[in-house]
Amino acid sequence: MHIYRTHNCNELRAANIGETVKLSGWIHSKREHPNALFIDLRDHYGITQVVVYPVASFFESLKRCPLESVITITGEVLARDDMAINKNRATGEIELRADEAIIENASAKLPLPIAGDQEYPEDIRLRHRYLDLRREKLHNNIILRSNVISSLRKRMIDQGFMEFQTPILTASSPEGARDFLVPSRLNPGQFYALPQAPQQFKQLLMVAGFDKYFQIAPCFRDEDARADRSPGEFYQLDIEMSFATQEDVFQAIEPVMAGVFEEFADGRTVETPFPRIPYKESMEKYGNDKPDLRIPFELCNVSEFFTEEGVEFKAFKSIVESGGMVQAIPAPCTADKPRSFFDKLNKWAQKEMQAPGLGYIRLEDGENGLEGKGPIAKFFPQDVIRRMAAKAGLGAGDAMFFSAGKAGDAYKLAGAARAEVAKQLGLIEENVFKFCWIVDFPMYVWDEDNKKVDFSHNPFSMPQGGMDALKNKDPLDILAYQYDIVCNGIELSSGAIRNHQVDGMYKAFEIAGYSHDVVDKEFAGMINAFKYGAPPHGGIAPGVDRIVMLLAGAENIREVIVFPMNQQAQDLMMNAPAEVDPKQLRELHLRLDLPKDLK
RNA sequence: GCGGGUGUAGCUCAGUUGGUUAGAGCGCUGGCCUGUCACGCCAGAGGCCGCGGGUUCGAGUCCCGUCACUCGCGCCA
Repeated sequence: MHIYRTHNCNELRAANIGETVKLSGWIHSKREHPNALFIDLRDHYGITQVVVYPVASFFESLKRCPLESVITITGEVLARDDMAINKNRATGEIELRADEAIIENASAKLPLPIAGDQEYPEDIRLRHRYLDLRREKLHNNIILRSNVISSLRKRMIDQGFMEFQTPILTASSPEGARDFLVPSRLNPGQFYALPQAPQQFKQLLMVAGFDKYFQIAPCFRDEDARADRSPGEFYQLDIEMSFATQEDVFQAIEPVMAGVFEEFADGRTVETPFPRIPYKESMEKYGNDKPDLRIPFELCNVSEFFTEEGVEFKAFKSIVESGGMVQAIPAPCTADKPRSFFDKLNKWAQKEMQAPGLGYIRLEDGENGLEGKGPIAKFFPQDVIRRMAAKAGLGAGDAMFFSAGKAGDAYKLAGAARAEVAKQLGLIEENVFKFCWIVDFPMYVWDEDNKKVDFSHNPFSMPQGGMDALKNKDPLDILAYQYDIVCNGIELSSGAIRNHQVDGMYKAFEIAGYSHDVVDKEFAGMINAFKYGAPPHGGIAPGVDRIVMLLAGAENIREVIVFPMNQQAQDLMMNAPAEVDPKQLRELHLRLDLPKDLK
């Protein structure tokens, strides 16, 4: 007999009654009775009840053995009396009588309980991640993650994609997020950077003729955390394909995404095909480029009404007159909401969005038809309110909030307010995954801080109209073959058809202020490669952690990462980051120059 | 870097307008209970009320500062 087990803890059934078997696992719970001690023995697979009778020599030691100790039990599989069958458990028809017992490793006092689904402080959970991972919910999330990744791999391989590993120690890139740097011992004063994504490598694989590449790729960006953004590192399903148009990428990837979501939907629906929304339309209707299509209402531009004669709302009027805009955020069916509902949203805008506030008008049936009510309604002639409501598709019993400012600010507040209003009103559709493609991103944006034109997304993207557009159009009017996949308001991936011509690359970078020499230096690998026959190519990179997060229904990305860091990018379990031995610093030719308060 | 929230027993939480000895559940220890499976019953141990100042006759409670965790803003081609 194997020294640890003949079966796992989710294997024994009525058919095994009478067999002598061995199980190993953790003590999940204990119930002590005068005639018997019951132990729920748990492993990765499930739970089996062990019964220990007082005649056993080890009765006392098992009785005192703490929860979460690892034990090995040998004994006979017994049938349970009809009355004692536990129908909630796969192994509930039987139990294992302990004839021999070994305590493999007794547990110390637990910093957090394993059984049950109570919530616990995250720092304790992270410090003792190995314990938290024993708990059912997290354990299942991680199993789901593994299954999702297998499924993604299979779907890609079935389509003829090949998986390659790309370097982790690579060169810093001047674009994008802050890099993580690694000092070079052999090259004093020089640094590697961890890849923010294998962007250039995957394009070089296309130049190398591999045609279809994918990788479950680790990506490193030194940026601050969010609920849906793990600090430091995350994984992408990185994809690139040669001789592909934007449409080819969509045809290849949409079935992978829809398929994997359907596979693990567990009763939730996935709507296909994914609607395609131009970036500009998304900003206008949803206030951002990651719309949550589960929300059943859209924003409405009402700027035109604020300059009409008779409208006395000076603050917004002057904003519109100086080139700004006003977005209306519908709040349907709010007739029965108390004043506090509106106050609360106003406070939310001030606190969370650091906005001046969120004005609103309530719409009611009055003597002469639709009437506007609320603190700012008096600044508007009633016919303006009626026309404004009509444009926003609202009627009696509804309300509308207003977001005003420069286009960017107005959209931003309106988009966030749309989500907040929907949340407060319980109007977000449940049990559905609503995807969309966002297409036609602008190639460039105006960088107000540095007073220059900058890339809006990926500098390697192909501008729509190609070289002609780069040469002859206003850079801010050029669109790119650049696209995102969004699901339920979460940006899942972004991708693009790449600019594969050397001249086009130089020109595109020149517009963003990068000289020929700088491009040669910073993007040496790629620009050189493109001189030797680069195929047209494009790709995309869905975020694996976010896919799993959506499928797991997790509120927080750390719930789907095995060993995550906290918001301050610290690994509380491994104590990283940490100071290092001075000898290590000397080898790397580094000397510390810490801020005063840390010296 | 900035703003919000939280911090009371190993864990989850309650704690009134500032007023006796800071409570409950889970867990732990001991005892009881004829088969439990969220077992039940009795008893017990366990508290720098995050930390430091202040106001007050008196602070878990009010004020200031600080730390930790978290959510958001900035950041994220």
